[in-house]
Amino acid sequence: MPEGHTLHRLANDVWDAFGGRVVRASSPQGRFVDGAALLDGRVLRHTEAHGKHFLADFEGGGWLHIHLGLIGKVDFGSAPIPEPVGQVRLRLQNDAAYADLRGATVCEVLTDGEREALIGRLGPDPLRDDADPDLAWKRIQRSKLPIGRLLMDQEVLSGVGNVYRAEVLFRAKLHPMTPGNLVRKREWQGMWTDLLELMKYGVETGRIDTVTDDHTPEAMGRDPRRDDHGGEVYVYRRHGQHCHVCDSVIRTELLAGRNLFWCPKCQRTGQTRKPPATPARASRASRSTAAKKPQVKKL
DNA sequence: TCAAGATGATCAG
DNA sequence: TGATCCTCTTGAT
Repeated sequence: MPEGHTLHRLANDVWDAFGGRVVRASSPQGRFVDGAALLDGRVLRHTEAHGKHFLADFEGGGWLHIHLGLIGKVDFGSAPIPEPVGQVRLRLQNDAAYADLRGATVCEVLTDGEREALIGRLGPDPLRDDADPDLAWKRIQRSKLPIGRLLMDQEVLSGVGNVYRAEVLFRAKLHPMTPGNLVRKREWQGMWTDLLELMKYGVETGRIDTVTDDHTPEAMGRDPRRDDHGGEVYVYRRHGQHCHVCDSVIRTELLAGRNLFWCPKCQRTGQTRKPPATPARASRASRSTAAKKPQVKKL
């Protein structure tokens, strides 16, 4: 289930299984036959992720580009290689391993120029060393759209999906409907740093855990969460349940066609905020937010 | 057995 | 903003 960390993990896993060697490519489902033929029998030179996009360079064949969309998935396995089951769009394999792609929104082969154009459209990805958070800040600062929407816009920021959006806003104590131009720079810098930490943890573990040590199931004596993303969170898909911090009931609403979740007490409402009148006022406000910023749960 | 829903994105209106 | 595509899982019937 894909947010940016999933794609960075995918880039690592594909490289570990197939990197530097000849790869066999096929499309058992039949919808990527021509593309698979371009890649088949070539050496995998490089893999990378930019936001939610996976790219793999096949020597002389071009760039394999995958976007998993909402439901796309890659399953890995080792020899003996079984027959494909279900709608396998693309199978990569060698003698020792295979990877099956299902349900992706995009599976195509790009030229160098097309890859450059794709990357050029994306906002900075917190998981990439070359990312510049100021590029995202410039767009947020100029926009009156809700911050909850801007964080999901891949041209503003790439790799953040619905879970990280909901959780990073909770941890920043910022209401998702706050207009971008009312977000303070220190708040944005705090969210970027937080995303970096949360998403790196996601790449390492494959889980999205956002609660601090004080709010783990063990610390609170509650049942651990059981669902498909597997992590412990504050607000994502917890509507109707009580906030781990203040006990208010978590709310949900559709924003731009996606489910938004927030705590009405912990996260300040956007409508009541005003732009900082003086630098001193902004500075006081950001000091108090920074001091309360929770840490990533250490396992 | 079937419908709904899901961590996404695009396109038409 | 709503419709659409992609596939699989879950829960209701």
